[in-house]
Amino acid sequence: MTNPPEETPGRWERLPSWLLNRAAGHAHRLVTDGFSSVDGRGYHYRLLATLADRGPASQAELGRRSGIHLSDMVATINELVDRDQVERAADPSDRRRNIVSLTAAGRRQLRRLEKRLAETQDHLLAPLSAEERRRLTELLSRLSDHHDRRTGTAEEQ
Amino acid sequence: MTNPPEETPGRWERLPSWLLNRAAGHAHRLVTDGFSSVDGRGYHYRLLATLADRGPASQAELGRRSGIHLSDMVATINELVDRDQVERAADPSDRRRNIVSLTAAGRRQLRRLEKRLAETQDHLLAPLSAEERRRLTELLSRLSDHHDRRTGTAEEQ
DNA sequence: CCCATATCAGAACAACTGAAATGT
DNA sequence: CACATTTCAGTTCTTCTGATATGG
Repeated sequence: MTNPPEETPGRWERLPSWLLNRAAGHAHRLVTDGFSSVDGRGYHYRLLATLADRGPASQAELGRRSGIHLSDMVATINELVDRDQVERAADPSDRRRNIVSLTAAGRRQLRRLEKRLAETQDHLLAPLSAEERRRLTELLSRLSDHHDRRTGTAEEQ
Repeated sequence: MTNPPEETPGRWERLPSWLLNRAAGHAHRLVTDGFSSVDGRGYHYRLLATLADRGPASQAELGRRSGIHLSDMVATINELVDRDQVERAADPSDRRRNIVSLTAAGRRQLRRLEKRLAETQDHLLAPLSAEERRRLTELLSRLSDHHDRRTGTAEEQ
């Protein structure tokens, strides 16, 4: 034991950028653990939710809607097809396209993922009051929106 | 342009965990860009700041102080030695150890990195008022501390 | 000919794991 | 022998780049 009980904190430890990265790390771990407890992951949720909200579409279109990169789309859909949660069908009007759609099992899995995700938000925000949670969400929205607009995160390019 | 101007947002886009990850992504990008504009990176800053604050130490001890993993410590110190910003010297009292210390160039580089980092915080928080910045920092601190204490992030174990 | 689509291989990054060599 | 230190090799995770094949 080389350390005295009192640890000098790094001078970076109260920087907003550092706190943001640490909090996001915790959030990511909690979300990932929650999803994996029902054999899912973040991309599954985003894709299943996109299909439930906006209906079947080609992989390229789903990539645009969900923000999932096209090259990750392939693997994600493969995983969901393996679990019978989505179906790939040829588009008769354009033979380049696969039309991807939800199955009943996919809808059930989406409900499970939603449930886990809601629990996770609650664990994540456990130390904050309802009012503080609202404030945090609002401040983070403003930050994210501001920088999304300057660099383009989704449907610009 | 296949998209109508009005985009339906994903249902996950206002979740705290999502916003946290996006904001952290922006923060990370800004910090990385700022550091790389002076030929540095995050590990350089953490190591140089740790040396400036708490003096020379062995690599293992620096790993404990800075939170940098030991296997990443080696590469980080190599990079700083290449830039003449730190020195490695044998510890006469324990021949397993390298004692790492700051050079004058390392002190200058630390000042440059600090400056960039301060600018970056300002860019990151640009859309928020001073009071909002304080509130955000406070809320993030509470979140991070809470979860750090449950999982152990640095100097436990 | 140019563009869209689907697919695959791999890079970039930060954090981490495992193992080996050396010394206490 | 148990343990600490340094080092190297390699994995994981998400996001992104590039190339290719095919069809519109």
